[in-house]
Amino acid sequence: MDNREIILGRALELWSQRGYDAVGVQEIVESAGITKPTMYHYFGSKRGLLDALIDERTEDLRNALAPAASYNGDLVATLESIVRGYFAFARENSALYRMLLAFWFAPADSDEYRAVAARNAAQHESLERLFEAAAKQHGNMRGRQKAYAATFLGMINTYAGLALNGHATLDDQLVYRATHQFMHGIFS
Amino acid sequence: MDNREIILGRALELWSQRGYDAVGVQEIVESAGITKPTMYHYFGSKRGLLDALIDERTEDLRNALAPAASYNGDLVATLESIVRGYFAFARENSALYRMLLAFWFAPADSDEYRAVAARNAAQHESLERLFEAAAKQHGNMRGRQKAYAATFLGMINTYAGLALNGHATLDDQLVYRATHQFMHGIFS
DNA sequence: CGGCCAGTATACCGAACGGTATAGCGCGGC
DNA sequence: GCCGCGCTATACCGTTCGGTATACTGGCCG
Repeated sequence: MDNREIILGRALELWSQRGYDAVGVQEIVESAGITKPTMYHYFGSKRGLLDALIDERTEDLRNALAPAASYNGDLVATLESIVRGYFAFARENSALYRMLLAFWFAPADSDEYRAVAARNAAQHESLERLFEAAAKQHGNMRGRQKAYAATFLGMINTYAGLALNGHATLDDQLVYRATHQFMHGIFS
Repeated sequence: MDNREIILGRALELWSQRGYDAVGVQEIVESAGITKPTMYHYFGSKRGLLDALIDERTEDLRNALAPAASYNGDLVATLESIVRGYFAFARENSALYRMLLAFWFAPADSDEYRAVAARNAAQHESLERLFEAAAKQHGNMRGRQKAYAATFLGMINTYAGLALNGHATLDDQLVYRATHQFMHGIFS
C-alpha cells in the first residue's frame, strides 16, 4: 500500500474516532509513519485531505441512490433497495459512516460542512425527485417531497447510528422493517 | 446582564455557528468584552463553560419529555405534546438547538459527546419507557422500544434541522403531520 | 477603620496548530 | 553518465491553543 492510501486510512480512522478539528495533521502523519511534507505533497492541505477522503470513498454511497433515478412505480421496492444500499455501505465502511454522521449537522461555517455540502445536496435532490415522481401515483404526498426526503434519510442515519453503537444490526430484516415503518408507521 | 451570562451567550452564539473545537477561549472572551481569567473564574475550563451552557439552558427541553412520564394510554396525544415541546424549544432557542444537533452524532471520544451524553441517555430512556408502556396496548410494537425511541427523536431532529435551514416551520400543523407520519407512515 | 473575598486585568506559559523552505533520495529516460 | 522528477525528510515559520501566576479593585461585614 502506498503512502497516499496509508494517509487516507489513518486520517479516516482518527477523524471518525475523535473528530476533524480535534485531530491535527501532525498526529495523522505520525500515525501513518511519514512526515508532513509527504501529506502536503499529496493533498495540499488538511482540508484537501478531507475532500479527497470523501470524494474517493463515497462512490458506493452515490450508487446506493441509483434506484431513485430509475423509479418504475413501485415505491416500496425502490425505497427498500435504497435502504439496503445505505445499510450495506454503513456496514462495510463503518468508520467512514461514523464520520459522515458527525458531519451531518455540522455548522454551516465549518470545513466539515463544506466538505459534504455538495454530496448531501445531491442526495436530497435525488430523493426529492423520487418522491415527486411517486406523488403522481399518491396524490396525498404532494408538496412534501422535501420533508419526505429529509425524514427518509434521517431514518436511515438514525438506524445506522444505532448500529454503530451496537444497538441494531443492519440486515435485511431491518431493511424491511425500516422501509415499512417509513411507509406505514409504527403500528404495523 | 452580568459577565457570566454574557460569556454564556457569546459562547453559544459562536459555537453554534462554527463548532466547539473551531472557536477558542480567546475569541469567546474578546467577543464578550472581557479577558480570560474572568471566564476561568466562572467556569474553570473551556469544557466547564460548555457543561454550564448545556446544563443551564436545556431545562425546558427536559420538561418537554414530561408527557412521556405521565402516559395515560393515549399514545398519539402523548407523542404530539412531546413533539410540540421540542418544536417550541427549537423555535425559541434556535442557536442552542443548532449546537445540540451538531453534537448529536459527535465522536464518542470528544468533549462534545461527553457534554451531552447523560442528557441524551436520559432522553432515550424516557422515550423507551413510554414505548414500553404503550406496547402493552399495542402488542405488535414489543421489543422495538429502542428503535422507536431513536427514530422518534431522529424525526424530531430532522424536522428541527429543516426548520433551522428555512425549509420548514415548526408550527402546530407540523406537530400534527410529524406525529401522524411517525404513527401511520407517509401515506395518510 | 481593617480585613476579606468575588471579580477582573496584565502578562505570561509550554505545547500544538497548519503550513513551508530547502535539500536529498532513488529511479526512468536520454 | 547524468538529468529531471516524483517523493520524502529535517528543520523551521508565525500563530493560536488552553490555561495560569500575580496583582489590583471595589464593596460588604465586622
